[in-house]
This record gives sequence, C-alpha cells and structure tokens, in this order.
Amino acid sequence: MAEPTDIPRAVIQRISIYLRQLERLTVDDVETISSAQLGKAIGSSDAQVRKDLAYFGQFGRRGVGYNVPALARALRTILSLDREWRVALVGAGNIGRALCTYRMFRERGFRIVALFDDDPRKEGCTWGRLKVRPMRDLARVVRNERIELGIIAVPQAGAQAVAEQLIAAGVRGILNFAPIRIHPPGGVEVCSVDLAIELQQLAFLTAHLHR
Amino acid sequence: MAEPTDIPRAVIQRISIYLRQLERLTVDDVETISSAQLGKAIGSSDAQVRKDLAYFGQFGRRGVGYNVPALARALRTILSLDREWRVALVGAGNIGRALCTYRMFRERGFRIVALFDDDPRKEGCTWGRLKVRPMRDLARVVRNERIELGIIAVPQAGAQAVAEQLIAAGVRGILNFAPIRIHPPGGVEVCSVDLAIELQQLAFLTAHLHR
DNA sequence: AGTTGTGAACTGATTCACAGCC
DNA sequence: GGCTGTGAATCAGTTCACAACT
Repeated sequence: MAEPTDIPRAVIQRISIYLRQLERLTVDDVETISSAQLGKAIGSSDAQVRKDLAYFGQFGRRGVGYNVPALARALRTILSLDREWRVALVGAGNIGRALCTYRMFRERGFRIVALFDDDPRKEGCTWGRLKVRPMRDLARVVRNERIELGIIAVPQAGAQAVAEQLIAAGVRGILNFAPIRIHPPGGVEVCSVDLAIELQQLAFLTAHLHR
Repeated sequence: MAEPTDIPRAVIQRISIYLRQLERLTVDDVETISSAQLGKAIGSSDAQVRKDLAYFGQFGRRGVGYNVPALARALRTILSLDREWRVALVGAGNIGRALCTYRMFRERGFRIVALFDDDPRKEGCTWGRLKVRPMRDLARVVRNERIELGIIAVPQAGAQAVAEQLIAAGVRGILNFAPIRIHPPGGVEVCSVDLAIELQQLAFLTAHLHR
C-alpha cells in the first residue's frame, strides 16, 4: 500500500476504468472475475491489474479471483465516489451545456449546483434548474453551496482569471477545458482536457500510419 | 531523428503545446526563444523541450535559441497541420454541438463536413451549414466527401457500432468521446477522451490532498 | 489446478551534464 | 557567455516469474 499522493495518475485512471467495467459486470450478475479477464476487457495485462490494485490493498482470493460487487464497492470508496461532489460550472457556452447535461457525471455523484457566465446576455437565463449567474456572485455561492470542485468551460482569454477566482473562492479541484496551463497554489488540484490537442495528436498518428 | 511510429504520445502532445505557445509568441512578434523559456511557459524543463524536438531534427542555433516563426512552421509540418483534415461527426447531441462549434478545431484546419445521428427526430435538422444525416448514408458520404477522420459523440450503447461503421466506411482516425475501449484494426488510429474519468481522477486527487 | 500478491528484471521516459557551436 | 544537441545516468512504470494460498 502507498500514500495516495504518490500513486501515479495512470493508475488512478485505470482504477476508474476497472470500476466502470465492474459495474457493468454487476448488472450482468457476474460474481467473480480474475485479473486476466478484467485486464482483457479493458485492454491491459493481468499483472497490470494486480499491481494497480496492490497500491490500495488486497482484494482477491488466490485460486479464485475477485468478487465483483465487493471490489466495485472498494474501488468506489478508494476513488471517493461514495459521496456527493458539489461542482460549479463556469462558462454557459456549448461546452458548458454539454457538461451540464452529461449523464455520467450525475450518475457518479457529481452535482453541478451553480452555473456562472459573465456575458450579460446570458445572465438570468435558466438551463434546466440552473440559473446563469454573474461571476461577481461566485465567491458567495461557492461558500453557501459548499462547492468543492470547479469546471472551467470558457474561452482561453478568460480562463486564467476564472481559475484564480475559483481558487480564491475556496474550490479545491478544477477541471479545465481551456487551452492554457493553470498553475494552482498548493492545496488545489487541476486536471485539464485539451480537445484541440487530442485531435491534433490523432491527426499526427493518422498521417504517419503505414497503411 | 526517429520513425514517426515510435515517438511516444506524450512527446506528440507536448509538441502540440509548444506549437500553440509559439503561435502566441508569433502574434506578440517575439523573434527568438530558448528551450528554457519555452519550457517555463508550458511547464516543462529545458532538457525536455530539446529532447522532444530532437525526435524530429535540429531546429535551434547554439548560443541563440530557436527562431519562433520558423520553429512554428516546422512543427505545423511535423504535426500535419499544414493541410485540411475532413472530419465526420457522429452524434448530434450536446457534446456533438459543442465540438461542431469549437473554434480551435477550425483554426487548426479540421473541418467537420458531415454530421450523422440515427435519431429520426433529428434527421434533416440543420446545425449551421450542416444537415443531420442518418447513419445509413455514412459510407457514401465519407467516400464522396473524402473524409479521413471521425468523431464519436454518441452514448456508450451505440459507440462500438458507430466505430465499426466509421472504420468500414474508410475513416483512418477516430476521436472517441464514448466511455468504451475501441479495438481498431491495423491501419486505424483511435484517441479517446473520457470526461467521466477525468472528473473522477480530479475527485480522487482533491479528496487526498493534504491541505 | 488455478489465481493472487509481489520482489526482481526490464523497458521506456526524463533529467543530468557537458562537448560543440554561435 | 549563452544555448543547443546528445550520450550517460537516473527515475518511473510495466512486465515477468514464482512463492503463497484456496
């Protein structure tokens, strides 16, 4: 077992993927699975599965494998998905709308409880149950709504300022969709999704594919 | 210099990021930059920058640094961004809409030239210049429009089938937003963006942050 | 017999450090 | 003096291989 802080990000990502697969297996009433089967389903090796799990403890029975519902429960706890996460979304544009309605967020316990945008034309509009609020309300709402995570879905130009405001308001984790690097102070985590870079990488790989 | 096929994905991603930074510098009329400066701007070391570039050739002048516009040009060529990429988007939902209007795709030469969705209520609707077409038209349109890349923005259940249809239609690269692993045959590249996993990773990191 | 858990070996990526050039 | 390009050294992540257990 290891300190949570020195677990590689790749391991955490794979643990998330194992959990998703285990939940599918639970629906199909599969009781038990081996590391080899689980690895095959998600595209890694048996050894990789076992090593990843070993960061967090011992979950299997030798000669048998892993109990599917029990392992799923354990992984949910490890990933802190056994509780609700309250989230602020900044940016009421097209990406914001897509994230707002993304089912899998809600299924996993992520609740977008506040929506911000500084475009005065959007202010006061409602998206489902959410009202678009101006950025000047951010700090107050984050505090009152006990919001822990922020999502940045604004264009590049505004993103750095939004990050600073989220951090100042007390948010502890940020998911950033803007194409900039955010330098958080200690005590704040940032994960970034850079759509243009993903597509560029795909273009490179495709162009150099020997058919 | 190395064969394009054995360049790590991480290197390609960083090269994309260097290019973005260089284009910002070009706008600001910066002529020359050192590996240390470039690295600092995007959060890696000087040695990392030089090693990454070394996969593709020699671009700098010792004692001086790199010429910004020249290096940007070279990186655009390396990444195959010096041409247009024709793209099919499958899934006229919220994520599809966000991708359709995403500026940075267009700025980089990616043109979404066809939009598909099998929901009959959406069929025939238009998004900007794009008409929503049924999946049965996919193969013909991909051929006629000389489409090389596909984006999957449909829910999990349909994603595998969509991938197969795209591949059968002759697409050579796929950007996948559905939460499944796609097993492409040789000659096809897949990159995946898994939004739920990104947010879960953020939750894990945030939960285990020693404040 | 079958499968886990894990130290050891290996592979790949990053950082170091310095020769070579401007 | 300053900075690149690169081999050598280090570090991290993955795979191997087998003892321990059911």
